[in-house]
Order: sequence, then structure tokens, then C-alpha cells
Amino acid sequence: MFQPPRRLPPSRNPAMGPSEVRLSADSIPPSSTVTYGLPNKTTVQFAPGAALEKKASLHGIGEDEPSVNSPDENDTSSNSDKDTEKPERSTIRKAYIHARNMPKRNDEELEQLSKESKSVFIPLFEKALTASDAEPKNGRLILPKRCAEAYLPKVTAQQRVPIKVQDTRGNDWQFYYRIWANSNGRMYVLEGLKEYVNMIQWEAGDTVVFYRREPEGNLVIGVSRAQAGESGQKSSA
DNA sequence: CGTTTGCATGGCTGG
DNA sequence: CAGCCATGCAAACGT
Repeated sequence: MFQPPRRLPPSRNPAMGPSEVRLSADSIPPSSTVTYGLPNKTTVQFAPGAALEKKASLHGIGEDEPSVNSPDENDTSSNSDKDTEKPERSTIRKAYIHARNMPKRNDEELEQLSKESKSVFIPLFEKALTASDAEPKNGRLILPKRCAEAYLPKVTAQQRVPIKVQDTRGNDWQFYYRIWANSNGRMYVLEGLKEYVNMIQWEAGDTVVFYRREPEGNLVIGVSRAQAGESGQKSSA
């Protein structure tokens, strides 16, 4: 029922392949390829240290970041009354990523992939996995609000936006991004991770990191195992 | 009956 | 005090 992960060609695919995914969903206007994060391709090599220093501008959502959202997708106004979206879509989007979600891990697999390919991977954000996130049975990942709003496409409460995500091993996955209506706002969820979780076997306390691959603009997911001294919850008995 | 999906509640943190 | 987010649960489905 679910397509198995496909190995990507060892090299690059600069041009959109036949089955290339444009993270755009049916709701996202084909105006342009949806890009995750920065619009201007900063030539940021995968340098954990360097990235850390200039993370502020790297994730510069506070700059002129149009984010991944469509120019001004506001079809949500249909029935979302409590949609407290900020009207500042053409201006500065003050979506500051919480320090906790600032990418700071080093991913060996990603480095490997980075070397083998000609792509550049820009760390976007990370999150320490909770028990719920890690649970393979759930196959869903709760995304920090600001991260989701900053780097993922705009989605309404009724939509399930298919998101093509590549893992650090070169596999392609089809995830789904959606919002859970909540009494006190909403929650951002990435679904369809079951297979991925089964394969990667992450645990609560591990950290999942999202990157943007350039120049393709694809989302890349990686996992950093929890280490001693990490501040995170682990369910290890 | 086992799973899956979506939601509501409560704890906790930040402002 | 407001809001984010972790988790538990019930309805809806599938086998």
C-alpha cells in the first residue's frame, strides 16, 4: 500500500526528474518550486560549526524570508475563524526558531551523502524526539510550530500535504504534513513516518534534524542519536 | 479485534 | 496568563 523507499542514484539530479516531487500539494499553486527555507541560496557548506555561528541569518527567517509558503495562500479563510495567521506575509516573518530547535548536531550519514553528492545541505531545524514521536506505531512526528510555519508549506486544517522527504541515506519517502485543530491553537504534524521509523529505529531522546538540499530544494531528514549528557527524555529502561 | 486518524485535555514553559 | 506540545482516547476503518 505504501511505496517502498527508492534508492536514489548515487549522483545528482539537478533537473527535476520524471517523478520528481515538488513538495507542492494540490493546494499549493505551481507558481514556483516550493523551497524549504531560504530563498536565496547561500552557499553554505555542510559545516556544523559555521552554521551554528551564523544560524541566525542562515535560518534567517527574520530577514526577508518568504518561507516556503506560497506567496499568500490564504484559502484558509474559508472556515478558519480562529486562524490567527499573521498578515505579514510579504514582509518580515518573525518566525524565530526556538533555541531548542536550532540545528546543532553533526550527522555522519549526512556528511557522507554530502560528499558523494554535489548538493549542499542546509540545516533547518531539529527536534528531540518524545516517546510519542519515536513510537513506530504512531508513525507521526509533532513539529514545533515555528519550525513548521517557517519551513513547510502552508496547509489548512483539512489538507494533507504530501511532502517528499529524503533521508540521509539517500532514500526517498513520502510523508504527509497536516495540522491538528486544537482548542488552543493547532499542532503541526508530519505523518506517514511509520516505515521510515521502522527502518531508522529512532528512539525517544534522539534528535531528528531537517535540512534543505540545494539546489534541489528538497527536504532532508536525519537522525542524531542521543548521547550521554544530552538534555532529552529517553525511555530506555 | 487490531489499527489508524483526529481530537481534547493537561502539564509545563515562556513572556 | 497564554500557548505549545506531549499524550491519552474515542470514533472510524480494515482484516
